[in-house]
Amino acid sequence: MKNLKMKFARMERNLSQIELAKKVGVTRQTIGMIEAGDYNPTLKLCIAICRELGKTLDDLFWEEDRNNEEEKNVYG
Amino acid sequence: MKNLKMKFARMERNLSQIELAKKVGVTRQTIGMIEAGDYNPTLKLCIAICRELGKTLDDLFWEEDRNNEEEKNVYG
DNA sequence: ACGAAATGTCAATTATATTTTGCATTTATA
DNA sequence: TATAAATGCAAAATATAATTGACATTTCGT
Repeated sequence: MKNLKMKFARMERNLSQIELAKKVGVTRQTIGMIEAGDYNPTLKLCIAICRELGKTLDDLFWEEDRNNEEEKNVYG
Repeated sequence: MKNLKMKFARMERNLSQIELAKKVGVTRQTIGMIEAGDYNPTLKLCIAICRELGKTLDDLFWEEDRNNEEEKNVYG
């Protein structure tokens, strides 16, 4: 599902996908795909994004209730 | 650096690396390397481990103070 | 001390995250 | 309305997470 929490945190800081991507050392496509969901970033990229946006992992990447999830994969 | 928080959380649940690996759908080597540090798991694997151990991402994978970190990489 | 289970580690392979390039679409602003 | 910036999307290539198999070492109960 879409990661709106990350998208909103980025917009709060007035950063474009391109700017955030540059700050954390990836391409804008990677940022776009994470916000669009259906993507599985690495832990260290998640941490880099959190630190850039002033949030924690739980703030941006943790979902308390997984019953309504839309996607399933090997780790789901 | 070593992820002792994850190791202790696993031991609290009386799970071997082999048992935890089977529960989250990876091999024991993957679990071992995450606990040993110098490794960069995917977000969904981290989430699967958290749910199996009754912890959150911040509990197991977030470090408040990054000044004393030992390792550096592209995302550091 | 002994044996079994658990863990550490390494090389080679496979699966997949991320990049690169390119173009289409949307959004904001003059 | 027009123009540029921002975003969505997709195929092919590259980087790296994860597997597999094998053996060494540690840990722990008997």
